[in-house]
Amino acid sequence: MDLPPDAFARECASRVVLDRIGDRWTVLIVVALADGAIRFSQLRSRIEGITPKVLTQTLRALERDGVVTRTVFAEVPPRVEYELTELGRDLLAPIDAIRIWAEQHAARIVANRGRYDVAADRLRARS
Amino acid sequence: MDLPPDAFARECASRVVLDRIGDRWTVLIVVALADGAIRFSQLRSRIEGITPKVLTQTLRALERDGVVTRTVFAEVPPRVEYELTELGRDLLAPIDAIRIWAEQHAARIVANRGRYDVAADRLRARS
DNA sequence: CGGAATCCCTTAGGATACTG
DNA sequence: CAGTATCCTAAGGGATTCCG
Repeated sequence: MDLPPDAFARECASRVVLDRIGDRWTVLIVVALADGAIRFSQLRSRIEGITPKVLTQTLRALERDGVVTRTVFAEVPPRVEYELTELGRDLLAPIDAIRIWAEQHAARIVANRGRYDVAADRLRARS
Repeated sequence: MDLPPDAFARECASRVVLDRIGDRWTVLIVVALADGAIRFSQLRSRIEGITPKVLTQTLRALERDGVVTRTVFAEVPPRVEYELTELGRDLLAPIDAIRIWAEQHAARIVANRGRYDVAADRLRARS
């Protein structure tokens, strides 16, 4: 199977990889790692609303993919740091572009939603 | 509330918008719309594995956000076309960058996963 | 053709509590 | 500090059928 990669194809590897982006926390975590190594609890407090369990899960998946590294320091109290690999840094650029897009257009999108919902309500009222 | 937008903040609008990206199909749909207007059934066949229900759902959400337009032609048989708005085209660039990243690095990531799983198995066997 | 309507089920992920 | 361990439900999404 040396076909050109096609994310639209169900079984294509790139599709499998895309599924990882399509999770609620990956984008935020990768962006949070943009500035270099960071500890578990720092991540946790930076990303509002994430629970330790889900943070661990997502970090493990990212580590498995080779996007982040996990380094345990034999100290007490324990310290664990996460850092983007080169692969992860390659991913950072497009992901951060999305974050920026979201922040730039958020207000407009929320407004769009409001207008859409009002219009939908009107339609329903007429039927 | 005119704070700078911060995707890490739970209640920030940009976080809400990011949640839309964090769904399995949005990325593929937006990419599929890259080349201009396209019909429902074309989308459906282009994106392997999506069911009509989910395609409709996701398209409606995108329409609500003002990312795509939906145009119904009064013909028989009916024809409905979807197209990116300007907002959608702005989103396309970063999203497509992610698709390209995925296609470029898919093989490596799959290999990483394999290695990780083997290592994890070894660790479990020792305990 | 382009959906809407149902039914159903897996599972991501939230809350909470505990541990090396 | 950096996680596990449980428990649990909200909902994303699949399969199927029907409609204008």
